[in-house]
Amino acid sequence: MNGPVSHSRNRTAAGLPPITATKIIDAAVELTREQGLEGWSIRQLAGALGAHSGVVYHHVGDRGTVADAVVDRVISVMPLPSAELPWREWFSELLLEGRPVLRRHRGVARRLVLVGPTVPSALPTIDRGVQVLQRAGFDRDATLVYRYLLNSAFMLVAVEDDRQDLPGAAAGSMVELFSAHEVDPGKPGLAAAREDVLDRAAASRTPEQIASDFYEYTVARALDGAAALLTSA
Amino acid sequence: MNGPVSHSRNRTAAGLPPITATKIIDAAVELTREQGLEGWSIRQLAGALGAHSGVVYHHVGDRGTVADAVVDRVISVMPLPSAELPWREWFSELLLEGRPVLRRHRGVARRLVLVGPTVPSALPTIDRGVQVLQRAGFDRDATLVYRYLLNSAFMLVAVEDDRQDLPGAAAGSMVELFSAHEVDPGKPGLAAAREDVLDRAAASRTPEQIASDFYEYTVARALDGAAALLTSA
DNA sequence: ACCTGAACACCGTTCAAGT
DNA sequence: ACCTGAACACCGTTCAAGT
Repeated sequence: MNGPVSHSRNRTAAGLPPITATKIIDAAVELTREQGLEGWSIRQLAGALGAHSGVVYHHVGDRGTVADAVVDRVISVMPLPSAELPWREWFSELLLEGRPVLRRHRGVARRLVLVGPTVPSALPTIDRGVQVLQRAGFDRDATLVYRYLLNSAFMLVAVEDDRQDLPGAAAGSMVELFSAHEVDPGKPGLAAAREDVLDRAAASRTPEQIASDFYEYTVARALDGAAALLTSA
Repeated sequence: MNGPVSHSRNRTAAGLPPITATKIIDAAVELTREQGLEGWSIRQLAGALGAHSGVVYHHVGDRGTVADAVVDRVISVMPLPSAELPWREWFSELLLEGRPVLRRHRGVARRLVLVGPTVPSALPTIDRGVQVLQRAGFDRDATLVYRYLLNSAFMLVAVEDDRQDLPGAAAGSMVELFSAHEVDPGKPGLAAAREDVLDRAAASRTPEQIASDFYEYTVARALDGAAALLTSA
């Protein structure tokens, strides 16, 4: 939309403040808030700063490097629950409070799950979370369970993000799919799925509410799955 | 690489077989096998058939439509476990045998999770899977549990796919991250994570083996999480 | 109806040249 | 060192024109 506005060859000569890596990442976070991590281009990012795309490469690096920096920023504002909480409450709080932070920055959850503990801001959370599990008696399984719980929850956030940007209109299309034609009476499983979708629509729950319900359900089941390790041992 | 080779304005005039939607999707599946669902362009797809990109739009549609057709094809060759199996075995088989099929077509798992039961080939699996859960006593929760189990497993396959295409060299970089510098002795949780990564490297397990182990672990935990619903009721 | 060939509006990335 | 401006090799999508 808006390109560089100065016609000088030098920003300082035009009385403009210099561009820094910090300012570039600030702008990238803002664009991510508006359009998601995959929703902006290097050119748009530079344009938002009144500069050319080359300066992004000069100060930060390629698209992947900028994206990692955005992820690091977002993760740094994630809540870090108190170490005194029991393990189940600790992870409930992290996963339930963490979701809105991630959802406000679409695409960050996906990249977080992908690059994992490469993100420096994630290290304090990993440290405390693994400790909480060790203390709860997960012992040698603590790191594995940690990865399992965070993956299960945040992968789902990633899917929610992607679904939102999908052109197919998401959940609405599923209502159509099932309400369009009567389901084969010889297929009771499908019939149940159909009823389910239509019930939710009839209860006039918004797509966000439906997604939120399923997220909470998923977190609860994942915690149950981890808890089973303690009772069996 | 290779564009259309005919200089005639008409394929039949040049003695070439006509292009059909089926052939286009055949080629798209093959390209997906080689480079993943996001690894080819409409131009490459048309080029593989010796045609221009316009013909893809003419016979099938835009990129999303072609991708959906590829997903449908791949899902149609997924295993459908016997309806006689107990619910845990039924889902174990589906999720464990389904993984290699999806992994051979990188990117399909991600889109499958995204569009869900919009894929016609998935309907028989949904029907039987929900029935198996109903019979096992999940009752009204059957469809919810079905979604939970398939999501949990196939989202992880999607992450494995994406990680493979990542330029960052994936798991190798995590070994470096942790072996590079001693971890702060005041952070026992991180120390455990570090040991974990180094142990796996020392056991000379390949990235594929590590991924496979974690997948099986995730499936087992998800099944445990579902099983907890039965015992508590 | 089927297909070509060109065009439009974009991408990420690189790099010589200017200050 | 910082930044410009142009270039390279791509994208997805559309569409008039040909047969």
